[in-house]
This record gives sequence, C-alpha cells and structure tokens, in this order.
Amino acid sequence: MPKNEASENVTADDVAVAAGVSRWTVNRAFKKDASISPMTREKVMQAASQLGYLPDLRAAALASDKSNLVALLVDDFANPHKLVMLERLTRALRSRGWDTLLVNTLNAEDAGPAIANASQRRVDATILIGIQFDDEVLAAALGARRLQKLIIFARTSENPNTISIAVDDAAATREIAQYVLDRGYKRPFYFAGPRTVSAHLMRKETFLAHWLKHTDQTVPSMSAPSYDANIAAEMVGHQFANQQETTRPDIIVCENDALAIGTIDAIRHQLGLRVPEDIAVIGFDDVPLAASPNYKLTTYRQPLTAMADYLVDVLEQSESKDMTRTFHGQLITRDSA
Amino acid sequence: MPKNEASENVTADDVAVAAGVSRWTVNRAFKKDASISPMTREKVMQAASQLGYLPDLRAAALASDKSNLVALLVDDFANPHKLVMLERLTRALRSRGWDTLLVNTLNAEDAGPAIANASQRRVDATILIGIQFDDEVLAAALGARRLQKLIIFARTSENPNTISIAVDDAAATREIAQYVLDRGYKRPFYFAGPRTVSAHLMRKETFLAHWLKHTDQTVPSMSAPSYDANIAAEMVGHQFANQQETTRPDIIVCENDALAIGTIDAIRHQLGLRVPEDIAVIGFDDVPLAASPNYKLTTYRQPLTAMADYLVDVLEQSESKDMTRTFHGQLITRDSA
DNA sequence: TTGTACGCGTTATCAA
DNA sequence: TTGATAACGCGTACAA
Repeated sequence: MPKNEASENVTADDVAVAAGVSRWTVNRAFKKDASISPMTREKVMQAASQLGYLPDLRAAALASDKSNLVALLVDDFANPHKLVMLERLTRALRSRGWDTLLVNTLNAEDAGPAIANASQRRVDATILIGIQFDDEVLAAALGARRLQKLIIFARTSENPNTISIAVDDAAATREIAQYVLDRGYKRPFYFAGPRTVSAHLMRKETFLAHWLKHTDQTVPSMSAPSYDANIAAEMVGHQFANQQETTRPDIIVCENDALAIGTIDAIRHQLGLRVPEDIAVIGFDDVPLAASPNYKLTTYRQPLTAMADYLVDVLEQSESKDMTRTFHGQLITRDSA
Repeated sequence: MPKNEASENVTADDVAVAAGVSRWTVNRAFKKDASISPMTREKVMQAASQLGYLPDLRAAALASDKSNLVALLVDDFANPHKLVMLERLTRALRSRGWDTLLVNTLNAEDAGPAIANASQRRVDATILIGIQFDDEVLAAALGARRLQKLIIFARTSENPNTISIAVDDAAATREIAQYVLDRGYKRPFYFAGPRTVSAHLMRKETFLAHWLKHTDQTVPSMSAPSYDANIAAEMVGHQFANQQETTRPDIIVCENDALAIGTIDAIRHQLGLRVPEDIAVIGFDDVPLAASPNYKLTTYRQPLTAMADYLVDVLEQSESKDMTRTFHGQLITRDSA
C-alpha cells in the first residue's frame, strides 16, 4: 500500500503547497495540452502522488459543464447480445476517457424516470441501447433539455432530434431473404420480436416484402413478447406441434439470435426434428453461442466495434446534426441454414 | 413534449424567483424529510416543473460529499451470468436511489487505473463483481483512500478491509459433492475456472477434499483460462478424445454454468456421447440457459436478489465493519446429472 | 509560463 | 418554518 498518510480529502491546494506552486499550476499539470514547463509538471506530479491526489471529477464537471459521462439505458437483460454490446461500448468509451452510467430501465413505465435520473447527473449524452422505446420515451428524453445528445444504438429512429447508430436493417434483411431464396427454401416462417407502436425493427416487414416480391407468396409469422430464448422455445414448440411435414415451414427466420437459439432448442427437443434437415434456422447478431458446436447458427454479424468507435466520435463532436449513420455487417453462414 | 421554454440551465435560483421564495426553500422542497410546509412545497414544485427544474446531482455530491453513486467493476463479459448479476444489482440499486457506474476493467493491467478512475468520480463504494482481482488490485483499491467501501460481490475475500457478499462456496460445493456421491457416480472430473494467485474460488479444492475424504480417491481436474463456453467446449473435446469408456469420467463437475454449457456441447458434438447417460454434467449459477430444453442443467442457484438487496443495505449503513456475509443457495436438479 | 477573481449549483450550519 | 453565509474543488478568463 502506498504511504499516503493524508487520509482525508487531498485537494489541489494541498498539492500546491507541497510543490511550492499555485493551485492553478497544479491543475495545469493534470491537463493534457496545458502550457506548463516539463520541470514544473514533474515537480507537481511528484507531490501529487506523494499525497495521493487525483482531481475531483465532480467539481471539474460542475465548473466546466462537461462531465465526460454518458448514460446507457438498458431495458432488456434477457438477450445475451446485450452483454456483448455492453462490453464493446464500455471498452470504446473508457479507452477514450469516457465513463458510463448504467441505467436499468426497470419496466415500461420507468423509462421516463430513468431518463430524468440520468439528466440529473448532467451526463453529456444519453444512449438507448437496443431499447424498446416508444414516442413517449423519446419525448421524455428530449424534454429533459439538459441531455445534449440522444443516441439510439443498434436501432434506427426517424426522429430528427436523435442520433441513430445502427446496422442497415433493410439491407441486412434483404441479404438474408436472398440467401433463403438462393438456398431453395420454399416455406419460410418469420419469428419476430416485440412489436411496439413505434420502435420495433423493420426486419419482419422487409423480409415479408422481399419474399412477396420474388415469389408472390405471403410469409406467415409470429412475435415474441421479449427476446428470450426460453420463451421463444415454448412458443415454437406450441406453434408447430403436430404439424404435417408438408405444412410446416422448412426454415424459420428469426429477428435475432436469442429467438433463434430458443427455436433450435424447440425444434430438436420439443418437435423431435433436426436442424437444418427438417427445419432450418437463421438468426441475427452472431452472439458467442451462435458459434458453438451445438448451434452452428447462420446469422448476421453487426460491426459492433466500428459502431462503438463511431459513437465516441459522435460524443467528441461539438455538432450533433446529421450524425446518424448506418453500418453494414456480414452474413455468417454456418450449418443451421 | 412539455412546454419548458427555458432551454438553458435552470437552477434553484430561477425556481425561487418564480415561486417567490428563497433558493434554500426550493432545495428543501426536494429533500425528503425537510421541515417545510406542504403549501410552500406545493408552490415550489409547481414552479419547478413549470421550468423543468431538477436538482443537479453533481453539485449536491460536491457539497455533501455523498454521491449516491457506486462503481461496478467487471472484467469478464464472456460469462452470461454477468448479465444476470448486472440486472439484479442495477435493479436493487436504482429502485433504492443509487446510480451505477459501469467500469470495464479492460485487461489484467487495467484494474488499477479502473479503480483510480472510479475514485475520481468520488463514488461512495466500489464493487468488484465476480472479478479476477488479486492482492495487487486490492492494494490499489484500498490505496485510493476516497473509496469509502470496497465490496466484493459473488466472491469471498479474506482481506479484513473489504466487505464480501457471496454464497457460501464451501457449503455449496459440499452439497454438490454429496449429490454426486449419492447418485452413485464413481469417476468425477473437476473442471475449474481461471486460477490466479489469490482470487480463485475454492470450489475445486473443496470438491477434491470432500471426495478424497469420502472415497479415498483423487479427482482429476483441469482449469479453463476464462469462463467461456466456447473455450470450455474445445478443452473438453481435446481432453477426452479417444478415451475408453472405462477411463473417462462418468461426471464432469464444472465450476460454473459457462463451463458446463461448453462441456455439454463438447460431449455431444465432439465426443459423440450422451448427457447424462455417458457423461453427466453439473454447473453453478443457474443461468437462464440452464433451464432450456437443450441443457436441462443441474446446477446451484445463488440467491442473487437477496444478495443485491443486502448490498444496498450495506451501502446505507454508516459503519462498514463486520458487514461481510455469506448466503445459502440451492441445488437445482435437472436432467444433466 | 505562472498567478488571480469569480462562478458552477448545491448542502451544512446557524440565525431570524 | 424560513432566510442567509460559507464552504465543496475545480475551470475560465484574463492579467502579471
């Protein structure tokens, strides 16, 4: 343990006295591009570490009105992809000097209070990460004027006051639909996620439109109330129990991997069928488990690292107009379809 | 959108003018147990919502030296159980008025800087959540004197300066070992997680000791470098390839579910064997996937909600002596063993 | 390169 | 119950 006898609050003033300089020189020593002589800085830093001094970021934020802090709102912890997103985002943020407030949007009614909460911490930006927001939530977020930036990550929004950083869902879905066509599947079924009034992904609609256009046929579908593999398994087991080979789908296209994993489990263990021989499955996200020898899931991988890096770019930009950007990922073909 | 015309910083002063009271009365209105007449408070709150005023928590923290903020340090995002922990912790914290700083400990060398980072935000406590800390990390954390409390969640630590909130690993492991004995398994194999100098779980040691005591036999084992299902699958596939039925284990006891899931995948898809008929598997944590029709994993469930609630109790306590506490969970028996 | 008022928005404490 | 003074620790702007 370092021998920092000063157990109480060490401030820049204390360091100033110890180093024989003024308090402002101490602060300069901790600023990156400050005009200060290397010798003075060295002297200050020595005294600082001697006393165990580190600048107080609360005070800095208060004085400069810049917190280097963002709020990450998350509402759906059942989806394993959230963990991957959290890792990539916190990594990109922290390695570039940003801290992260993780806000659990406890339930549908809590989105407003959650945003108010973040705004009281005077974060520089609020990030909705794959959240089931609706227009009310957005209005609440935009109403809390202190939120400099409102970023929708991994989802698109048409609201001009938000910045959306996401994969091009339409293009990705068309690529998936074309793959399904090219592989010769005839009876696809679309398994969508939660459908809110304004915030659901357009993947289902895109897939159905593409299929209709190319085959003149309508694709049946259903929607899960949440991205939860166990719930998905139950739904699939229920939906396709006792179906004839000729009427059941030959491929189930899932809105994401959480649903796809549950679907595969149900096909094997509840319907007693094989993947992909009897029913094939496609997912979206490429969660770690998708690559496991058990699932070998064909899925669409988003460029999360690039998206996270871009998010930090946006934060560091003073302007926030026209920052919305879509990315392109890639279809990862494995054995499931 | 609410009609809060005042777009810039609204402070208590503005509200005071609007409500015709002093600034201190405004702040009182927002304090829970303040001596203020209901009428005055009502008047203040009305003016406040009119202007869109919410107290600035940075300033409050600075003035009161109490931030109502904790730092959650996480180093291992491959383990799906982390997501469950994050959900339970943020839920308990936020519903009782605490905010959460999520700090990604980017790599082994980064633990120190991560802690320093949190201490600069003047958090009221730092929580190590299932982290692979070692003595150096603890020393660094304790060296940053501003951390009022250092809490080790879901792991035990003998360091008297820390508060550990965890399940009784020894008791849990003995229960597992006894179950394995009772079910008549003869050749167990222990699959452990990362082994650091000072911070690994004692589950493996406990299991081996229990088995030795009751059967006089030594249990073979191996250790994965991280709690990652895909890595676990590879290791198991490698370890038991081409083994005779008589020499291979009849049960693999895993330090947690991430390893157990990989183990099951490998047994089925790489070794071509059945679970539990050829090799049984036991995990620890009861992640959501453990209940899926595919894994039906026998595992040990920790009382996470109670643990999270207790954590907030600890935060609200002024004393921090003798706050370490262990919990008891329960063995969830499913089909895998 | 270094030093100096002043302000950031709140809380603690005491006085009215 | 209310009002007022003095911190809390640092940043900005400017002067030395």
